[in-house]
Amino acid sequence: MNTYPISQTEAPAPLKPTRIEQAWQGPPQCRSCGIRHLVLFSELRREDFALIHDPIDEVELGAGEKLYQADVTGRHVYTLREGLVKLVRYLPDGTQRIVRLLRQGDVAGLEATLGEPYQHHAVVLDHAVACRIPVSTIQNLSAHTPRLHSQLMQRWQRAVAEADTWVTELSTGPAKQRVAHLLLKLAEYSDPESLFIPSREDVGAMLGITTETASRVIADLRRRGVIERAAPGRHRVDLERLERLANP
Amino acid sequence: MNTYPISQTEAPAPLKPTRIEQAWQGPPQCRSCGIRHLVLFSELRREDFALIHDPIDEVELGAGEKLYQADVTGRHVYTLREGLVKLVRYLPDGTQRIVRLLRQGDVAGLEATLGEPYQHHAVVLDHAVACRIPVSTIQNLSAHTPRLHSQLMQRWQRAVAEADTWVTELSTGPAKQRVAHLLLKLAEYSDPESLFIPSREDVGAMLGITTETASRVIADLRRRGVIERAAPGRHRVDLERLERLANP
DNA sequence: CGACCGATTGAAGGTCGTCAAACTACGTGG
DNA sequence: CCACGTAGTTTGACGACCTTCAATCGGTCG
Repeated sequence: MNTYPISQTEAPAPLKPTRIEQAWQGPPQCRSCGIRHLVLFSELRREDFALIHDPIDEVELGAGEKLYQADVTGRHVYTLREGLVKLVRYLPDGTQRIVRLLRQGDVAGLEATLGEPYQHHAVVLDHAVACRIPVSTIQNLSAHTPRLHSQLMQRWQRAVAEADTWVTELSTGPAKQRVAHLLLKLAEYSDPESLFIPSREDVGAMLGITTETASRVIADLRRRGVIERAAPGRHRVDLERLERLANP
Repeated sequence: MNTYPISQTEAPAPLKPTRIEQAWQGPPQCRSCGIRHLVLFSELRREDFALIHDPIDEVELGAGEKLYQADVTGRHVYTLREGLVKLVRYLPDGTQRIVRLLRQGDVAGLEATLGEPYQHHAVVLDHAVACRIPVSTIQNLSAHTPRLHSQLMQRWQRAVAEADTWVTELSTGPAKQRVAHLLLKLAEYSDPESLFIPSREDVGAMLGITTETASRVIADLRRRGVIERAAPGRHRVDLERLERLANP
């Protein structure tokens, strides 16, 4: 059973394991962001950045650490620069269900901009780097420039679309198909030659199956040569065969 | 197998079975809407309504009829005034999966405001009445008044939240629990004394189980007295016992 | 080296899907 | 008015799949 330490309500300002702390602060760095085309601020113009007053920090987290915690009203939104983050909900019986994954360019905790409490626990799966943007900054920009609106809407739309495929592809059909779909999705997220496959427990929580079933299916895929170990925690996958398994 | 007639790309302007056609047209009617507090325009002020130029029509649909169809780029958003609508996706094998339900006050087809094609088929389950709002109206209002923004964001957030509970409650655990959760959700939507329970096929498509399993579980609930027929298509449900079944 | 954690595997039982048949409700047409 | 047809629901039988409980294996870290 997963028992990630629930310590703070939200990722603290000086984040415990933050290796790069406040490497960025404010406008100028955002404009030269390496993944600008992917992030929330992609459409902003030079003059818009002058509206950013509160600090935007970069935080770096290892596997198992939290970006934020469910049910607390946070004041930050997170843009993922690298890594993989799971959004988790706990069921009344104490088990967890993973509701979505976030990857590079995705935004976590958008609900904070509406004053809503976070709807999930955001836990790092694979080593992650994120920008922590104050909600005040979003609201400030949103009030003074229309260019953020469409980006925000598109983020919401993307979240809904992801949630929908989670239902149709990862929560439907027999376990083998679900695993195949999941691996294909993970392959989109990263390199199919060096794929990160989460723990069997997490795989189970994503697919609504038990850890053992997840293990059995994955072990079977390895025996059949559909996936093979490349490095510790990294795998090579045969996309074509996975496609056939996913959509028979 | 469901084979709803796929005729048009979007609900046609003079909708085939529209009983009340253009009962409303434009600003004045919206302001006196009976469910104003629930709808997208709830925050608008007197002067904002002057910005509505294109007609807002009221459409009335019977069970099985479509609001719109997936994969087409439509020019309308729909606000549900009455009834129940399912959002459907077809799987590669031809079966369908119901991804969400919409009820009074919910908005369907929001993705159209972003120029995106509709992501689902929106099919009426229970007799429905909806307002068809042109995307141009939304964009017009959105460009000239900030009061629509927060409403739009909240709609998106609500859609994500619904999608997430769909995963955690309706796509997780054994069939009995899923059915119990679904009935509780339907009871929120309408009156627990006179509950509409969709066809077994639809129940199956919502829960990711077969029609037969859905039938067996529901028939069993009736035998045990947890639900009972009140009128044709209407049922009374024992909420407390359902709660216990849903969260054992 | 030994403890520990995650992954794997086994065995048994329960749940669910599949295929098929019977039953019910309802509307149609004789 | 009743016979009949149709579509949806229910039920049965059987097998496949999945969960549960438990044991084993493999690697990592003190």
